[in-house]
Amino acid sequence: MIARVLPDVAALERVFDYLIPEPLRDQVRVGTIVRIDLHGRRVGGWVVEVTDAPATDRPLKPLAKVTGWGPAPELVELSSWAAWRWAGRRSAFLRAASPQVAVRSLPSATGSARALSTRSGSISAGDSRRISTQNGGTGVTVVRVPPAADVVPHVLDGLGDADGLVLASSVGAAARLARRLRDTGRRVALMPRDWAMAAGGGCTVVGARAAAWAPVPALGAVVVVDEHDEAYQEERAPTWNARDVALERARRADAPAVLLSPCPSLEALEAGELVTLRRADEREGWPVLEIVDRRRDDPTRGLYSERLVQLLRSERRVVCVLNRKGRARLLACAACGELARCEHCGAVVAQLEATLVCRRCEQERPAVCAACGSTRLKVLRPGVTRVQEDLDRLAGRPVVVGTEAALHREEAADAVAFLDFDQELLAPRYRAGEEAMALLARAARLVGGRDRDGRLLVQTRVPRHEVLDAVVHADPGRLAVVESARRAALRLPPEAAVAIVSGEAAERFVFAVEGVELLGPTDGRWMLRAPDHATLCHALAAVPRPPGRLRVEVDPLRA
DNA sequence: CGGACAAGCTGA
DNA sequence: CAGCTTGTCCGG
Repeated sequence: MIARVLPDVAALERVFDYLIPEPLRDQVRVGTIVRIDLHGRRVGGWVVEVTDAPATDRPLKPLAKVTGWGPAPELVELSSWAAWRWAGRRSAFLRAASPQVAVRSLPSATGSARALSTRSGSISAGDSRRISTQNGGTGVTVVRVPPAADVVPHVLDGLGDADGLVLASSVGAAARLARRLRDTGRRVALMPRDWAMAAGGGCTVVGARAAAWAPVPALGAVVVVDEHDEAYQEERAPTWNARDVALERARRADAPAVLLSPCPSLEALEAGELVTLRRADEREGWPVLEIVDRRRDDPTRGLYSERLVQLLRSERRVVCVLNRKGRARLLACAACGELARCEHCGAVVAQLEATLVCRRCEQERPAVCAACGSTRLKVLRPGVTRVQEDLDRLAGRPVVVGTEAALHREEAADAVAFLDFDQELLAPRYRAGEEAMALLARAARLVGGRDRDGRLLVQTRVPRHEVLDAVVHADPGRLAVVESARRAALRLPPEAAVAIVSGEAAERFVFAVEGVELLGPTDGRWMLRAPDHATLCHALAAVPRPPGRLRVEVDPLRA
């Protein structure tokens, strides 16, 4: 018998045949992780096929060693699909589907999740208004769960009695969710720690992005919590998305998939049938949004509206958010009025700590006016550090001020105030609206819903923006309608499938791709656009990789 | 990727 | 021409 092995060697997308030594025969199957002698060195790899017909006439070497269990055959197959879908290497996906340490044996499943599961936490059928008729069958359901509502009943509902895969948007969220699910009596494997347990079967498998590749022997359900979260997308190429991998797994296993989100992505709405809660229930799950219209405010008040200061002086625990790091993003000399710019390249400099740092070339210099030598610089655009000092003074007590990372760091608050929300609403990124919505949902989770008197405050000059309108009405559908039409008009995802190609070999590569639209280059990046993923991915796959650095981002978060 | 080997460059 | 760098090829 012969093992066809894909080596775990970057830039080597070929399989090689090896003899399976007799004593190893019962340990080697599709997915098994092995070590092989290749071209004078010993490397790891995956068995991707077991055959008796070698693909070469040359004498075969034997496998050097069996390392242990690897991805199940269906995940080996899925890795080929993912390599096509995100124009990447199979090994990148097989690595994600492999245990972090060698697994020599699998624990036997001590009863299935089914036997141990209880349905006590499940929501009753009447709680949600099903727009579609599907229930428990196969297919994709998108459930819009408001931010302050508990997702666990919806997760249990999505899992039913099956062994399922549950994805959460961060490692911490996955660990918390695993604990909650264990409390309901289910047997739960938390990835990546419990890889072997998951592979043994009979449990619910929970994890973050990489867990989309977790072993689930009898996959009966897939649930993705906070499906809109950009953390599900791998930033490095191949830029695969865990939600999309999970959906494809569900489709192949003929298992139902449930996507949960307070603000479903347009991609999710396209993939499945939307289910919403009763209007009153969804409304309860969003906090009150207070819009501070700054269009007529005195510009000298800067970021500090009367209403903000009033809120900070109240007894409420307020978290202020400003996505500008450091002390100042723009400064001018207090003596001569000259803008603080880089002596090297002329771009504006920011003040992160003591020194001035160029935002383009990262050159550093002391905080002194280059024109007149004055050390007095005034802040035209403050960053969080400076705002913190100002607000402490205005509030007469310490105030929590941070970038959006503060929303992940803080446990709870009575109110979240976005000091300059226009920066989010009007960001020059095609997903800015959805990202701003996700930010408000995140903040909403911190402060709770109307029942807890949670409050969001945004300072803006676009008070009628559809994102704000959607949150005011606790109806994310209002944004989806507008956003969907805009994407269609601009032919951006999910209306079209696009890929961004960059790197020294980009030009050679994009001109070899046929049958798709080519735009650019902008800043050395090209955009390839096609009506759908099938067209785009087939076109990309038809072109051999030229030598040199090449980065292909399919479904870029920033186009 | 990284080892093997060939071709090119340098200095005595 | 030894000793080194750089480039190209290829793996079972």
